Amino acid sequence: MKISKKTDYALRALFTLVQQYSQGRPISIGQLARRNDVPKRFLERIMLEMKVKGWVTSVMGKQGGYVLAKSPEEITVGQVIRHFDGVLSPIGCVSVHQYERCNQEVACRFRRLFLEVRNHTTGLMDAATLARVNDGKPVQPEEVYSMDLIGGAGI
Amino acid sequence: MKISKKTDYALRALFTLVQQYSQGRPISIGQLARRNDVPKRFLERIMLEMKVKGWVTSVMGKQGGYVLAKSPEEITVGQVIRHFDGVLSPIGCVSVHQYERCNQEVACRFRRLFLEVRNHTTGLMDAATLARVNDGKPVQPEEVYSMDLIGGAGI
DNA sequence: CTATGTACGATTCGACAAGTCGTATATTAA
DNA sequence: TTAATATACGACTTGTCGAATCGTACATAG
Ligand code: SF4
Ligand code: SF4
Repeated sequence: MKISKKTDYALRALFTLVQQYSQGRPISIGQLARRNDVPKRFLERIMLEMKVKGWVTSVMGKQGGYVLAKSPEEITVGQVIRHFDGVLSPIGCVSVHQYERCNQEVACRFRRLFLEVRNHTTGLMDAATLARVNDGKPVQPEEVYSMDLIGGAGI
Repeated sequence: MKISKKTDYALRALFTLVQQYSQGRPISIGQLARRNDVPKRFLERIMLEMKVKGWVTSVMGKQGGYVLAKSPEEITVGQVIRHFDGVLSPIGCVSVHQYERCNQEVACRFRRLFLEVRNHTTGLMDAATLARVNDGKPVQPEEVYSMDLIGGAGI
């Protein structure tokens, strides 16, 4: 499951809105774009999609902008990824929403591996509400490399 | 991390070779293609890449074909995916082999989520030798849906 | 010496990610 | 009232990549 820029940008904007949530004042597209390093016109598209989804609302006119439409506990990262990137499964034969049949299924040995990945990933993503994730700490540089010294393989 | 057809085809062929490994006789491209439902000319390309990688060897001439070049314990699914699809990370900022810097890293809240996915995925994939995976059972139809009844979200 | 195989560069074809543009419309401060 | 500041939204561009196909050269067992 590859995360597209679009999804990444959407999440950046959402978390900015979460952090502004208590304050109640809307943030303009311009501000969102600048603070998160996203092309403004592109972000416009993205916010529009999220508005249709009911995650944000917009306030028009001067002093207008965007506000989170739901409480941060009600939106999960999984929902966002699923909307923009379509699917969390690494391959069609273990997907529910976009299942693709494969005639090798009955004999396939490695399908189980993908199923395990999918189960773990969805578990994590669907438990990740904006509220919970926002309370976590940013990743420290060393953490990125931690696994690789063990496996020797990397990434 | 999306699994491409190419990777999937490569794995199908490899596991066929694993199952033939004890026998020592080569299998022709034609047979591999038919048994695994892969376009023949396309598989040709793929086998060639795997030969360069040292995973398989080819025997030319009549009665020729392909044989596994290493023992099934020495090849992991992780290696195969990494070769054909480049990367196991869901996003560049948590990748080691193809790290892409992002200027939001120091403040980013959801990066940790992707790091966790990456860690679990690589752990699984790098522990999955062809031998070990080949000894597992195929997935039963119900298993695909198991998670979704809990999370309510699917995939 | 030919049937049956692999070797390999070149090429096609379509889909999709990422981003841009132009213009219409809404709201409010001055 | 109107200028300034917003969002709304369809159309368009551009590049990359997955997936696959072709043509032809070469190897060797029988
Ligand atoms: S070969 Fe196995 S993993 Fe690949 S699509 Fe078919 S069932 Fe799924
Ligand atoms: S915004 Fe966060 S998750 Fe996205 S690329 Fe930057 S650091 Fe990684």
